[in-house]
Amino acid sequence: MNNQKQIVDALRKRGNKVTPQRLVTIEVLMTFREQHFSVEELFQGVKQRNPDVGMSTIYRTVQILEEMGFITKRNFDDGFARYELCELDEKHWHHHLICLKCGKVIEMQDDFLEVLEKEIEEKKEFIIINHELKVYGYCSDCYGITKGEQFD
Amino acid sequence: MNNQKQIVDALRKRGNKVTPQRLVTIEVLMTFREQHFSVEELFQGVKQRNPDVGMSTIYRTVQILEEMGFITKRNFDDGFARYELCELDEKHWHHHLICLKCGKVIEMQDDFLEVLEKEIEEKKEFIIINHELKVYGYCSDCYGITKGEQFD
DNA sequence: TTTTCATCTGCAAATCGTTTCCTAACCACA
DNA sequence: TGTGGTTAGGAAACGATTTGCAGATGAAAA
Repeated sequence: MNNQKQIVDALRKRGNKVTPQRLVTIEVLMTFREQHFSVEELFQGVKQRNPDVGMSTIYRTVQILEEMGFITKRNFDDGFARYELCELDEKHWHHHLICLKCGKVIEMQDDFLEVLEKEIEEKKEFIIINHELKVYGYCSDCYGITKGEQFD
Repeated sequence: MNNQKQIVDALRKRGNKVTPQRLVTIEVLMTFREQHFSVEELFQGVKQRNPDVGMSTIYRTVQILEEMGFITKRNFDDGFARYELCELDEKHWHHHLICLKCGKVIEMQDDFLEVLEKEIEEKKEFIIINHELKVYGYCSDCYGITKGEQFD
């Protein structure tokens, strides 16, 4: 679980400056724990606390934080990049169940894929760093609604 | 395994017109079997056979073919949408191993996830239509090269 | 502290893949 | 063959993200 101080220290260690704009950005970031936020959403949150921060500053900060590994880019095909905080104690990334009807994203923790990973590393001569599983379908809410309709 | 005739018939059945431009596009599509092609690449192939076809026509055709389920959109974070032909006899989509160094995409057929799917459908009350697994890491070529380097 | 300088910032402009507008051309069913 | 809705091409619009620039500012050294 990363905290603000940890990120700030890492920034300095990397030779980056810790500016008020970045501090606010990191602050807001912390309130987005467990969420998939877009740069625009982050920008809105930052602007509430400091209206003078520019959009490109947010983009640049997000880029740095991703390089540093504090956030990860996700793509849910909704038109813009989304990010989420990386939790340090997370051994493997969680999976996402994405509803094709309402777009809801349900998270799911599961180490089930470890067996598959071993298989891949052996069979394919591939060193695995990370993986991402997206499961598309219909959530319980939408299944009720669409019952009887044709899904495809 | 879809063939050209199958797509053409489906187009007409859907109320779409079968134009020379679309015929060429589908022809080129067939040569891209097993590949992850971008719209730009498809456009280049089409232009070789008919230089007068416009880019927007390709975009529109691709959109229709995706709606019809003949091709699927993929995202490999290289800046543009990529597509691949859907093989009808494929029960479940294959997975992709993506090399973080050279960007190579290795395909992998595996029904391993069926067990996981059952688990998800029960535990999460979620009707699964499809899934997508991306595994990031280093391919055998790049592992040799990067040996000794720090991966992250 | 003051100096120093590479890093940052905000803004506007540029990018670039993709979509949309518009009008003429065209496919397909009767 | 006629008729009408679909399609084509080209240019312009879009929209998220990136970049160029000139001045401001952290922070390490003096």
